[in-house]
Amino acid sequence: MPSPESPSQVLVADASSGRIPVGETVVVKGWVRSRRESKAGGGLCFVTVHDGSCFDPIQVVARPALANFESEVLHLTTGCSVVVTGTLVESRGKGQATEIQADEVVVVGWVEDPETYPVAPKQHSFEYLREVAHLRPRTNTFGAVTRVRHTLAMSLHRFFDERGFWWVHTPIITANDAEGAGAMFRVSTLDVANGHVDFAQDFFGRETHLTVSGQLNVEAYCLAMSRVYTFGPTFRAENSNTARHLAEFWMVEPEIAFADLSDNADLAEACLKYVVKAVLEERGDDMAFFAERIDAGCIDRLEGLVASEFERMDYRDAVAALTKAVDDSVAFEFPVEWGMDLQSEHERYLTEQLVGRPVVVMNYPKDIKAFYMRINDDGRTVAAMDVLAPGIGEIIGGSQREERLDVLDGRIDELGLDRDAYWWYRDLRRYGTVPHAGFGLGFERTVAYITGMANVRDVIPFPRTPRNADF
RNA sequence: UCCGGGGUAGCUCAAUCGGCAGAGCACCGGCCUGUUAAGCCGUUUGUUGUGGGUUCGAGUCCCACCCCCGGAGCCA
Repeated sequence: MPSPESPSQVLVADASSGRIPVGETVVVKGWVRSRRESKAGGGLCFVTVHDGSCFDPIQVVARPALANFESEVLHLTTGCSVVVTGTLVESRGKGQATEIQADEVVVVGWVEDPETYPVAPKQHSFEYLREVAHLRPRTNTFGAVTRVRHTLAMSLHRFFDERGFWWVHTPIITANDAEGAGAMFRVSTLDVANGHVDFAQDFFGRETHLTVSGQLNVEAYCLAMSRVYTFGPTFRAENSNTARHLAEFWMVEPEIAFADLSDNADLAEACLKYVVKAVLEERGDDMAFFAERIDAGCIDRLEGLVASEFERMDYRDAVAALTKAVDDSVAFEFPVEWGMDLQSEHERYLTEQLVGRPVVVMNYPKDIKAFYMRINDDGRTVAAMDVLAPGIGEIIGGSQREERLDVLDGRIDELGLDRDAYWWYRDLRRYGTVPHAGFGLGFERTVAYITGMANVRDVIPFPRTPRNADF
């Protein structure tokens, strides 16, 4: 697509996709991925250039007639930035349909010391690449992850937009002091060097933290706008060191009015299927790479998810199935009994062994769930649900919310929470309350699930984890 | 935080019983070739995570600490 700055500039994606006709003069701007030489036909040099627009780089063919062939082109190394002007032609070699016969190669930026350039054209471990997070987007894998992540985000917005949802920007800084979703990061402008802290003197005149969920706030908008969702960063100060946890991550939280748990599960299933389908359709080149190099079964798994019905399973039945598994001598580390929370091993068994596709487990014991979840008629379970996916475990957690003020107050008291702290949340039950429900979808977990990447630290640009906030 | 594994060249790793610290890749040079994870030959590359201890001698054994990875917990 021509830009005003440079009339013939094209993206690599356009040049290699057939959108630009062969014979056109084009300008490509990007970074060198590799260079190869051949002495054939008087000598020539193949330079592959990527600009992030698609998975495959484009091959530039440079000939000795170029003014800077000896002095510069032959010295290009991985990572150099270049502007190439030339003719788009059908490739004479295998491996690509089209390539650029270069009329001019301008080197914009050299790699200062090729020997120590951190991203060599070879396989690196993901652990190592985390140490060079500013350069890892130049690799195949992280370019692909970045594009899939983008497509997933865009398709989520599209899914909700098409269904009449409003995107609500809930606050990052919160004074909700007991959201019940884990340890929080404090936000303060006070100098705490002397130990004693008087929050009345702090910036907001009270103790504040980074949000652990936009749910409570978005409920207020739900009870006015009917269908709403949040999509933004979330912060947890837990000392979690796993492939599934980040201190800063992104979460999608839809909330629907006049809806129950079943509506909620329907929404979750439709949402996951929609976005997975979108990635399969729009990022075929990147998904082919993930299937080839990262996770051979990822495309089959996704196509299966789109085609199949999610299994709905009551918590009671999940426990029964697990008990039966124990009887059939499946070995679990943790005992199975009604009232327990499902352990990772139990979730994996249900979704991977028993069912082989995503499972929605519903109606958990109230004692292991949050205060805002709606008490069922049996008085001992709540209308909560978890969506479990093979390979990643819990990918969605949600519930119908308690809309009855007296019942909500009872739960707040029962758990030793302070009613006054939830004054505005309780107001929503005093003024035109309605049944409503919602869920949280972990964005990074979803990207990991789709791509087959094993660690959420490798599907977010600059991961924040305990002892790591570099970059 | 708990359990387990690990930290050696720019990267990926090896190093026997405690006995001269090595290979592949990358980089650089040469040869070959419409090449494409190219191939062949050659050069260069070290505070063995940090601090202490044992020993004639420590990458290797002992102690402490730091960091990383995997699993668990917490959860999305």
